Amino acid sequence: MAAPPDDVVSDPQDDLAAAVLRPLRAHHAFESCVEMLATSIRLGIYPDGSTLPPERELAERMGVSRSTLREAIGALRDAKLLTTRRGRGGGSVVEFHPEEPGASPKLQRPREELLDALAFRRIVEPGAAHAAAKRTLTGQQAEMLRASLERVNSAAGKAVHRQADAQFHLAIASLTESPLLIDAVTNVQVRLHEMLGAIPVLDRNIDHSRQQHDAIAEAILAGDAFKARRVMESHCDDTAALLRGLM
Amino acid sequence: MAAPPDDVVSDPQDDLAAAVLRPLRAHHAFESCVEMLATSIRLGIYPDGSTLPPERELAERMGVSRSTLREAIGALRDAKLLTTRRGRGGGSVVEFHPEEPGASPKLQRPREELLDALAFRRIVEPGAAHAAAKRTLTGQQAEMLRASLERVNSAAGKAVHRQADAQFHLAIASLTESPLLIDAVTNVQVRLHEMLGAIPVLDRNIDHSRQQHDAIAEAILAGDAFKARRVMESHCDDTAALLRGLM
DNA sequence: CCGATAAGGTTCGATACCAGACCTTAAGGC
DNA sequence: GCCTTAAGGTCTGGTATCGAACCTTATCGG
Repeated sequence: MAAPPDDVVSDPQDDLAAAVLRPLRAHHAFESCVEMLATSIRLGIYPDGSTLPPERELAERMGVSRSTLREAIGALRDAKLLTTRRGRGGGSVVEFHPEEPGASPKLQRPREELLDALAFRRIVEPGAAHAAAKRTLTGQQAEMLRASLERVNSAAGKAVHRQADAQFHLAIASLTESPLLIDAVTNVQVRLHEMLGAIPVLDRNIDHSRQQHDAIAEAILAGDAFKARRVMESHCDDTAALLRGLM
Repeated sequence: MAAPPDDVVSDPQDDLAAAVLRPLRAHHAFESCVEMLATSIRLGIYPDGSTLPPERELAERMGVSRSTLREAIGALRDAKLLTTRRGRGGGSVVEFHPEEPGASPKLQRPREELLDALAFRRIVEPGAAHAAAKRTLTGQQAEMLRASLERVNSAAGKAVHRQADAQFHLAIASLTESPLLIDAVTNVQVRLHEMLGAIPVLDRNIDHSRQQHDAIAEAILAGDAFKARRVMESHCDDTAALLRGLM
């Protein structure tokens, strides 16, 4: 506004403007593309040894031209995250072992952004659990949830467990079939996955979280929306406490 | 191989991929720019007669080049939403009267997207109310909330009320100081505002909603997080019921 | 009345991205 | 063993956007 230095602090109206006029166009499409693919691989959505979808399909899904997508894939190839073979039956094959011993990659986002993600998660994930439990699930959906749970519980190794954990939470969100909610949970899980990779997690924490996962899945399958939400809230609180303490 | 032809229907893994590999790059920057500014004006964040921030500042806030921003402003000028004056003290002056009699603009988004927004809102806005109530508000924040409430209650005319309503909800979100949450509420309110503009709202509905607003603000100011959440949930449910019935 | 200043208006080259056509390689099917 | 097909690889022209400098207009202060 005419912003004379009259106010000591900001005009409330300005705050609203800042809220609505958020920045669009996240950096370059190329970079976001690399990040998105790398995330998918690290989350184990495309596990080691699997083949990515064909370039033309990926490009369309990500709303990006094939040239841009190819540059991104090239970058991942340079980063040794995948290899590419030509010809029919070819494609980009993932080469990523989530073993990384004490790698402890540095946090790449500012701490406050991560704390924000934890607070936001505390709202959306319990909401997702609640919504998922209220739906009547198809057999296939129930099956997917059980499979996700099974994968978390049988995960050997912390890195693998971390992947399976993220996928379990994404699975719950996808049960709601709400694009906005799925998007919110995805965002949050990406940041969470990064945070969990940067701190030491004890076996005791994992056991505790497994019990909570069991209870959450059970409540969702039983259609007990309130219980699903309550347990998910505890689960988020516990993880957040762990992270806030160790970051 | 991750993709053996065993799937009769879609592989659950595919659903997760679809979740993480969401489309980036919302169409053209120019269009999003026009939409964002038009929304700000229609929401009354820049009320009739006020001047927009200088182009250079706006461009930076929206993460867009000045040329693109100027094209957007030009489009709004063509749409008679503002006029522009040159020279010092000049700028783009909003010319928008939220009176529009029975205009009832058509819904521009697919119905299912709007229903999704209602479902998502039912999760994030109660969460925002809860989080806002848990915070210790500064005097200025409390003041802003009271002012927003006052503006809703004193709004003359339905269109003006609709603006003030959106701003009240945005104000609550901004109290949380959580960027992710603010963003979520903003998204939801934009869609909601559009929906409410497309249906006839009765005075009775407005009265009812005013009572709920009072209760919400009171609970937040009193620090009663659970009550704030409960009332906001009812509020969202009631609005959603109204909309689902009339759309 | 006149300079400083704060705005909008204009121009231009660089570049990221897109859309599509086309080429090359390697499996599979007949 | 050929032909189809499903993949990746390459090329090209077009366009949106950026960015940064520069011009023009109008107000304000002395």
